Amino acid sequence: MGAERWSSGRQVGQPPQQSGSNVTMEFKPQPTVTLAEVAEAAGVGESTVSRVLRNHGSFSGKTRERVMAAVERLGYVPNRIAGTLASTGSRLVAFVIPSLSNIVFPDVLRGASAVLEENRYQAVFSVTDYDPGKEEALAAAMLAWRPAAVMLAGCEHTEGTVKMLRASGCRVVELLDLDGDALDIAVGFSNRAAGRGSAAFLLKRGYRRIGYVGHDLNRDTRAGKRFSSFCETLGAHDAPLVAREILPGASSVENGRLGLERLLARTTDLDAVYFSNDDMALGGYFHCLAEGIAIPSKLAIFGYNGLDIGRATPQPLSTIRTPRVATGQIAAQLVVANAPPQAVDLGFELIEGATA
Amino acid sequence: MGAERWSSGRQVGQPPQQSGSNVTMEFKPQPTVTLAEVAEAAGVGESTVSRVLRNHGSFSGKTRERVMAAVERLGYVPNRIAGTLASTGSRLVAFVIPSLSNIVFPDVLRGASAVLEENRYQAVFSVTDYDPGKEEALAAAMLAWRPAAVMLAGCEHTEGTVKMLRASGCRVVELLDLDGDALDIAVGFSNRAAGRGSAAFLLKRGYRRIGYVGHDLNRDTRAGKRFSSFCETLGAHDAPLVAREILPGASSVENGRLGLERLLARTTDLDAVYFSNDDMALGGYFHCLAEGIAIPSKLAIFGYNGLDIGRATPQPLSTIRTPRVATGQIAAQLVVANAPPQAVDLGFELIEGATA
DNA sequence: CGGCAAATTGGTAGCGCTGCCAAAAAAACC
DNA sequence: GGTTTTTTTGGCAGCGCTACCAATTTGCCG
Repeated sequence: MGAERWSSGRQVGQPPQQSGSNVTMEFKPQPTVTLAEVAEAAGVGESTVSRVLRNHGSFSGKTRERVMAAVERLGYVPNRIAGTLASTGSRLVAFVIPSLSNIVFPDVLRGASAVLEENRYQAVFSVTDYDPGKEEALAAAMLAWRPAAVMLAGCEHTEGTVKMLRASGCRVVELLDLDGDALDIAVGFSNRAAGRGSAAFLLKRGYRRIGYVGHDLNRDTRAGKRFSSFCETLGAHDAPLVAREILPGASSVENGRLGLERLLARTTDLDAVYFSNDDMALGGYFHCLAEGIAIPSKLAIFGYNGLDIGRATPQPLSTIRTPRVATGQIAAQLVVANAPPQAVDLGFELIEGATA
Repeated sequence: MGAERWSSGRQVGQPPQQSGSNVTMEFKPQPTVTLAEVAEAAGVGESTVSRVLRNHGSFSGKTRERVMAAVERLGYVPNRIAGTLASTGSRLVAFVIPSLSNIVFPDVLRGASAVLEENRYQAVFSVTDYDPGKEEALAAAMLAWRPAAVMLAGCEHTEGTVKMLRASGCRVVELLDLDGDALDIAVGFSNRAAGRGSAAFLLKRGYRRIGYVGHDLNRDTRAGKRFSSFCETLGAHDAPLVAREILPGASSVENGRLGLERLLARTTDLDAVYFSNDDMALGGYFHCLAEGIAIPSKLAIFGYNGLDIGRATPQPLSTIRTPRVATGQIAAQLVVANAPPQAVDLGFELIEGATA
């Protein structure tokens, strides 16, 4: 396996002139058209233009046409910055998420953004890298935009973050974790229940010597909750966890593969392994395929998340499917509707699959 | 394979009172602290507070302390809406992307957001679903926020979109496609070169009866460019494409599997298949594993994107690795630096792998 | 056609902040 | 000590829009 680098021939950092035939020189800040100019052009008052554009209040059909014609003619684009400042309440929704590599969060954003766009809200986001301190700083930065709502992952936050959010007066939505007290709205499911359910399933299937392969749990508290509940359930059924392998860094296929390899190297008689995530589990699955370890007869594999790819492998992955897109959708709907504080449990689904 | 639904026991849509012990009633719009109040509290003028907070202009150390103390005491959070309106140029960067399911875009966002956050810019996004009309509408909505830059995928846009962007006076960055004229800045690589490179590689390896499995190309114009250049190159070497299977809908593992199954059902003697994407290719790979089709001796598989998972499969996937995160990073850096118009070619890397 | 209610419209005061300018204070100099 | 510089400060006019209110027009009825 080798690698070869290609580039289409154009240079990096070439001078502007070479970059295409129709480069416009956009260094002069173009004179932006304002609402006042539209009003003047249409021969009506400013407030009339504002009313027509927002379709709010009353105006005659004739006026409407005149205004729209002027808007068209001048290429007017309303300035929402000014609009938001003048009115009360922005139509911004701020997402402060731990990561974009973990498919969970793009999925949540996807669900949310569809709903938000329909309702003419704007999504703003920033990425914390699972760092609570960074979460606090980024949340503060987001609040400066006076969003209608702030959406965060989980319900563990620094004191400062909580205080700030409480004081902000904007809606707060905590996503994907119901195991804790919610500040305002919470949408998701119980990670503890997911951990318990996974353990119960493996036990029901008759596995007794169970191991675990996971990624850095200090940062991903939700994975930590699943793991600890998983272990408790095993313990309660006299089949305590036999071994574990925790890898530094993020959840990934490569880490799953490596983790299982290491775990098996030092533990001989495991009959099942629980992974912190589906990508880790897939790594484990590939390891078994490559090493000729029969699944599930010789070793069972169980994941978490219910990625699509796990359904297309030769043996479908046994896992728990989480309602990621729905979490985003519901969260957005509640915000748009300005719903009262509440916790919404969307549950999860255990996929039996064929690997456990 | 079965499924079972779980929920942790809490109800959906339960009344607010039950949703936690420390629910705050946030229906009274809290009186927000303003800069004027901070000034009053600190016993200085408004502009002094503004200067201290932005660390801009000059002020004495003593004043600085007084202001910061007042800020702390009142819990002041600056209002960027007002700040942006008053000053020139926002620190917003707008992303108008086709999808969040296709990992490409979260990767680009990831690269960009890291750079933007360092420079105190805010990322705003919306999702077009590969619909040019929606792109136009969403781009218009974004321009209303007067962003410092708009980032779009590819260089094919409606006339209206182009006109609007040109007139907006804000920076425009076109991502992931260099095969066309750029409006302003373009960052990415040549999809045509990628298609050609893939074909050349397969030909060099000695494959002559080559097929294609792809997703809906009308929507994903970049995949379409790769495909047409791929075909041209094959044709130029007297080994024209033998068969193709195009599946409606998005690129996915399941579609890849299904597509290869169908292709093989009606074409007997293929020796290699090019897939529109790595996830499609992985689907094909899994199909072969499940059906006992030897790879690459009986059938070679070649993908596109260089997903991490393709490196952890029993046989690493032969594919082209694209600089997705770097595209986002560079794009953001150019915007932050207010660089002149240019096209930046980041190239791509051909991963030989073991499936072709 | 007068008279009153309803539908339209325009004027204007902010929204909270920044940028400019001039005033005041401090520092430097002869 | 009296200037001249330099640094630090406050005042205030907008940024572009919306919300409120008052003025105007229109519609409708007897």
